[in-house]
Amino acid sequence: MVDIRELARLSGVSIATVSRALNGRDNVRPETRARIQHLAQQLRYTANAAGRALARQRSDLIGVIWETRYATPGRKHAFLGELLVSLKEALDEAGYHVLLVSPSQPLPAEGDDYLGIVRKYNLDGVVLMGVDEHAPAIGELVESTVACVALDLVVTGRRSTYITSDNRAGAAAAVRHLHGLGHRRIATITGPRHLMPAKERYIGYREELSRLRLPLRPAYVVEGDFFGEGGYAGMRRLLDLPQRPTAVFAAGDAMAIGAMRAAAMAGVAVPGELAVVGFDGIEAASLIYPALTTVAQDADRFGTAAAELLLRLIGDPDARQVHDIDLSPCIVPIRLVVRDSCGAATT
Amino acid sequence: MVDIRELARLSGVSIATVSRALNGRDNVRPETRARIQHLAQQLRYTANAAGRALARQRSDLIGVIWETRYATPGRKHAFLGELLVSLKEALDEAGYHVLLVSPSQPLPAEGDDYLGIVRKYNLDGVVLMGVDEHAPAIGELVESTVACVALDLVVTGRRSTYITSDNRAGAAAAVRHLHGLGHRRIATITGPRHLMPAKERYIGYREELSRLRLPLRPAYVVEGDFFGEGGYAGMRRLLDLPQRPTAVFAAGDAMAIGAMRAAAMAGVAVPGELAVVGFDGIEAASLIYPALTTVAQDADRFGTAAAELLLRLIGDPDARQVHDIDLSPCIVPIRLVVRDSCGAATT
DNA sequence: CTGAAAGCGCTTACAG
DNA sequence: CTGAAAGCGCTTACAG
Repeated sequence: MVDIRELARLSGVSIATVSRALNGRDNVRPETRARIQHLAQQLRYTANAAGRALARQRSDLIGVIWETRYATPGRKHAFLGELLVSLKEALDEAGYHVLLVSPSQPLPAEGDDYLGIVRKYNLDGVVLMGVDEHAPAIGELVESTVACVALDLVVTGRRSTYITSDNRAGAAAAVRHLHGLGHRRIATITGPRHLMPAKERYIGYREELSRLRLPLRPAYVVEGDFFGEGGYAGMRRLLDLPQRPTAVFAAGDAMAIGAMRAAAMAGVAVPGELAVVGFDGIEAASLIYPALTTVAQDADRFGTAAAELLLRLIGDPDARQVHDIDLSPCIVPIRLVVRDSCGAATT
Repeated sequence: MVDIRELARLSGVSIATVSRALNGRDNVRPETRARIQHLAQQLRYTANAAGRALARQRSDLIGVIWETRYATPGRKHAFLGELLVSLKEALDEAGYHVLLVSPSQPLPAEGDDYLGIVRKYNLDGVVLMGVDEHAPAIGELVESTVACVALDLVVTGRRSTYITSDNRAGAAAAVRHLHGLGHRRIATITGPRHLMPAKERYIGYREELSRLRLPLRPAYVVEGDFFGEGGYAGMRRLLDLPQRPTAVFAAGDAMAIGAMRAAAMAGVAVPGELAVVGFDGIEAASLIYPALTTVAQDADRFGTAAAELLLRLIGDPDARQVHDIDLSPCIVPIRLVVRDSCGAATT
């Protein structure tokens, strides 16, 4: 492997000139630059990252802290995996690479030192995903001057902000869709109350109900767990009601599918006797029969927006300006995907 | 942030001693070491990664080349995402961090320089995932002396090997399960012929058939695409046969679910009139109704095994020894998950 | 057991 | 426009 010294020797210049030529400094004679560039390409020279990082005091590295200890194994990772892909692609395009730095110690994690990792690797910025609201280690990070974007987690700091799908608007769209089909008795199966997306989706449901001048019936609101089991159990309770809902908005696709199973087992036809809308847009939603109408989150756009936001934070020289920058992309639009699980109201 | 010089000053020793003490060298007086360690912890000193990498000529970094340009967007990522999580956890435990280095240029990718990235970052090893067999850029990497493990992709080189689920045994287990239920007319919907997992699963199907002294009927072998659409189309063809199969082994869950939809739309009851087994163990398999019996790949174990294998390659001083080391974990065991989509044969 | 010094591969003022 | 030199933060022979 050729290093800068070798390249300098072969180009007949000093290493300083090589560095300047390759880094696009303007104070290099065009012919010199061309010659060096040509040679560099031919020899496939790339500046060593460690040397570069040391000299420039920055790494061109973005840390992604993907906390996998809180999520139930095998859950939620699908969406985050998708998201990571698009995040990485957007960051790559801006010349950054992604360092995956998830703490791996067992969970009573006093050793989690996100900020320490940032310093150790001279990270230019950090993305938090899958991190619990109560994770103790994030406080220090958010209070620091490190550029940081959290996904689906409310944090704000000097150079920290967050990004989330438009959960509220998504839930409202679901309710509106059902209303448009003639449904008036619309129930919801929510996520666990303490999670932000669950809260937001419920608020969206409630607000749209009131906008449509529909009553909010306590019996039509059951708490689920974002998993199939919770959807199943929630639907069972709704089916046992003296006056059943004609439509259900489940705040997650897994719950929606669980609800559909409960309906099927009770002999209630979907979409014939019951309309179901989910949320998330997981793969299963399009595979099942009948295919699930759902409010789809856009992992691609989410990741791209997160990258953009982070780059803006990094690029912003003044730490205090975080509130001034355009935060519009923090709310990622969602999309109602209409499939087969909703029919017109008959009752 | 305190650096090694500061720490040395406060400890009253030279930076050389600090380095030795913290890196566990044996030639340090116990009291000196204790004092330094204590102070380091208190001041939360961590050696700067760039300085360390430069001096040691290694980075403690593993590159994960996650090729996302070949896969249809939104497909296959779920499993790889899961896998990445467990891979990363296993690597973390061994003291490595993961650098995500997926090439992001548009696909006619002459610029893909995996080896260049390895040199640039002094990567200690590389994992290839989602990479197409025909990707031009991997040849050079595999021929080099870089430790490299490919996932679900057959490569071998001086320090390169691959790891895959036991596709053959999985397919055989599926067929055996159906046979045990009394089925004798067992069809299969395969994946695209050119993909290794598709090939292997088909071989497993064929071999088990012959082991059970069941005929291989060409009409019972239809090629799919690993997606729901292919499963649907394949099932349609099987349903139109003069003598229908009583059971279908679909070489992927998405295809299996597509097949179930085709059956449902044709009024053929699953599991009553038709048994279906899938492969992969995606989330949807457990969510749908009836729940899908499937041959589940173990993402967790897959990732852990890949990490182990890579660490062994890295640790092996002699490049030629790659064929001598124990390669048993290269084949990750699979597991038949019996659910509701298979009943006893009636015809 | 410890320290002074060289060196890892770069970038960037500073001179010229 | 270019080069010599200092320095980024470490580790590791080499002396002692």
